[in-house]
Amino acid sequence: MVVDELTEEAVDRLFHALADATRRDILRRCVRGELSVSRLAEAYPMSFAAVQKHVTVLQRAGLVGKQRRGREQLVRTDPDAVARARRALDELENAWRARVERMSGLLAGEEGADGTAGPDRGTRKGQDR
Amino acid sequence: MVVDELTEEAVDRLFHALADATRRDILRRCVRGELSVSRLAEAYPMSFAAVQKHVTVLQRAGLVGKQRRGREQLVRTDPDAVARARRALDELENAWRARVERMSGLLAGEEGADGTAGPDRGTRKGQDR
DNA sequence: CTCATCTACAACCATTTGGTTGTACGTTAG
DNA sequence: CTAACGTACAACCAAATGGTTGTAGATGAG
Repeated sequence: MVVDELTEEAVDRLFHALADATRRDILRRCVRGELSVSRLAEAYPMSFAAVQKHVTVLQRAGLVGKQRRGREQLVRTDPDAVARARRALDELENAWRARVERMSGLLAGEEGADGTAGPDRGTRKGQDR
Repeated sequence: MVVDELTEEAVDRLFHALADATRRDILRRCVRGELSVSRLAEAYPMSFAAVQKHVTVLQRAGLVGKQRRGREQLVRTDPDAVARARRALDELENAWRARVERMSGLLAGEEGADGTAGPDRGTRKGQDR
């Protein structure tokens, strides 16, 4: 189990990688892990090197991995990638839910609960994953 | 209703806005909508103008809104903000699930798959800017 | 072996980002 | 009214982004 720490920097890289249409498209195409970087590059109106850079960004964000096959480098989207992004959103959401509740708590006179924002996340329902 | 289309550009702005620790922190703080920009600015080791710019980025991404109160401008995180980000992730995920299934479909001889990757969209009152 | 491919990486350039300061404007307090 | 506050916005700057070309190292095909 990936007790993925998800540091702030990791979240930065994650969202930054997702903030580009070309990179999102690469993610869509590489679920099956059958495309080499040069095959991929054929699909976009930019140079091979540019696509290579995009793949590097995705890789450093942990969204794809590469595997050698002969002289090609096959790119594969990490199946858990979206889960990680979703988790980052959950944590944001939890943080602000906790903030609201702490405020309400103060107003209601509750004090037993220390600032423990022990947000048991997962209370999200639509998780069809 | 002009369904809040979530264009590629909108997704770019969304994820780009989320890809910065300061901006994510602003989101966390502004759920209650009680903080003015200058109050906010006190919390960070940067100038007022810098924070102002961050707020603008968040606003253009549809993540926060501003409301005047006297001479202050109160910043409030849009409660549905995370939902929209989550939806962007869902669409990414759906797109590649569809891709996998189309592949499997070909192999299995199934024909039901129509490449429709654009399912129902939640109807968020599309006001932006 | 030789050649064509695929990849990696450096150097370079234009634009954007994230930050600064400075100035101007509207609003509230005295 | 005047002064202080909160905001908006322009001008400027360093660094990062996203793209280019060019060069060089592996690997597979003939």
